[in-house]
Amino acid sequence: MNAGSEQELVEEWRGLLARHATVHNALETELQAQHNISVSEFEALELLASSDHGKCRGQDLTNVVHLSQSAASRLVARLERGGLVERVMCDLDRRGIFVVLTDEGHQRYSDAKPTHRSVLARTLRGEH
Amino acid sequence: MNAGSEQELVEEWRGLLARHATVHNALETELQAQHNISVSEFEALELLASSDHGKCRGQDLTNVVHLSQSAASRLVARLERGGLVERVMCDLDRRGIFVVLTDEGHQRYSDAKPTHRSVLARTLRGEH
DNA sequence: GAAGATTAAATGCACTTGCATTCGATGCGC
DNA sequence: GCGCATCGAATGCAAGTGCATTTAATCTTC
Repeated sequence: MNAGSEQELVEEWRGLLARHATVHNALETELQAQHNISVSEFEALELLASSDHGKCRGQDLTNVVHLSQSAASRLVARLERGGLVERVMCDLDRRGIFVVLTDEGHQRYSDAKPTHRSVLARTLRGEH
Repeated sequence: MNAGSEQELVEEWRGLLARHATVHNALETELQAQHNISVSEFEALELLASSDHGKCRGQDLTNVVHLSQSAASRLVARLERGGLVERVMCDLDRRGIFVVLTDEGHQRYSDAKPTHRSVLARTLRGEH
């Protein structure tokens, strides 16, 4: 399906762009206003919250947030500065780190989650 | 359709994010490497190329590029610096401006278009 | 027609981003 | 075990972004 004449491809891409912008902007605005976290930060917290012991490798985080490695590194730094996360050395491979959710981080995620879901429900309606 | 339990909504959003990132990154990389323009710049050129006389209001541009007003203003400034576009005063409403495509701008758009389409064809395949 | 509200665009500023590089730690070949 | 490629993460830096504000023009109300 979705074979795609050139025109169809372009229209699909424009739809994707518009949809992405709508949802992303709404999420950014509400998460920022109500919980003081960005979309990327929320994504990171969500990964951690769903991980065993609220802990994951730096790389796993990079893979999830759709950011460059350096941006992901700084994202972790911000979260750490905000007390939502801690970096701990990884003994098995001492190049790497574990990022672990703090209690406060878990709390903030739990608080933000309903907001996140409600924005999705509001903005992600209709045809795909 | 697409009623959406919470879980379904989240999955749809993640799919949208992933899809957007894939296509956007590929477009950015190839347009930059082969034609030295960004995705936003291409979008602006495309709007202009499809407009009457290759000319449109600053605002129309802002609406299309999914950027803030200030970012759109600077986008036009970059395009102008690069010689792809010119800003001309709008006599009917002298607050506003017209952005007009130069010959070189039209050429660059024509050159970049096949690249753009081919990236879409390559990356926008499969389920929506 | 003048005063105040509104609009289009530009700009100062702080922050985020990606690229390239760096630094240390692992792994591999020999 | 030694050197060299590779890998995970952090960082310097230039560039792009959004927010808030500014400037100038237009519209509204009286």
